[in-house]
Amino acid sequence: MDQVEIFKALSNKTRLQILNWLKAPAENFPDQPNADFENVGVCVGQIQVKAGLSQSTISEYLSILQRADLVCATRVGQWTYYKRNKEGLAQLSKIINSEL
Amino acid sequence: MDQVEIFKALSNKTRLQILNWLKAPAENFPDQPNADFENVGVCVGQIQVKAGLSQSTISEYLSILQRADLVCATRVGQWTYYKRNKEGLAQLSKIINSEL
DNA sequence: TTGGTATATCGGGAAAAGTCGATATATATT
DNA sequence: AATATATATCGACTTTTCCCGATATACCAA
Repeated sequence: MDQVEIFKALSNKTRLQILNWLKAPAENFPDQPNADFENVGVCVGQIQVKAGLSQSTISEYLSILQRADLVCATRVGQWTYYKRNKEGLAQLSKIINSEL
Repeated sequence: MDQVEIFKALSNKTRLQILNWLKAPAENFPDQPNADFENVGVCVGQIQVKAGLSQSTISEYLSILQRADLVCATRVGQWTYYKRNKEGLAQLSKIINSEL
């Protein structure tokens, strides 16, 4: 993964906030029905409402985070759930500590 | 310091490269005369030549990195020397590990 | 198969970033 | 004071990002 793309993905207040929310999904998304935060994460609609931006914007933002390996997606029926990508985040930490 | 500004500063191939070069100034800037890499760092001109972009662009890039607390500047005579800002980089590492 | 809901993609207008050459400023030398 | 060098700032143009509404696609239920 291109390092620049990772940092671009993080260069936006809302996207940073989403990643932060996904650290504690149960607290940040108490309204999600049938929540399976561990396995799949949080669905797009819940994130969209909390972020207060349009559906298309949040969908786009999530795919930017996904392309940067910062979150991963699971489709279940008509919902797409997103959660943190621990490997990608560990990789990022490694970059910071060893290359910068 | 605004987190978004830090990540924006890192969202550029040349700026990432500069930070990486400054990890090992003696190896990356062997031509700098009267080098005092430990105390002051590397001067703008050396970085500019190595990066291959215009003087104004590199000056601007260094100030973006400085505003993000990723490097610090020392003026000595007509030269400005830049080196890594260890505190800022440690702060960044902390953000990644605790908030994302 | 028709309709409803969730998400993704497309097209676009406004704002920001990338990058340059020209110019200004600060310092050093003569 | 005049000139030379290093760096910073300015103005402009191009490319990218932000964010939206509209539309398409995928899936579900009746």
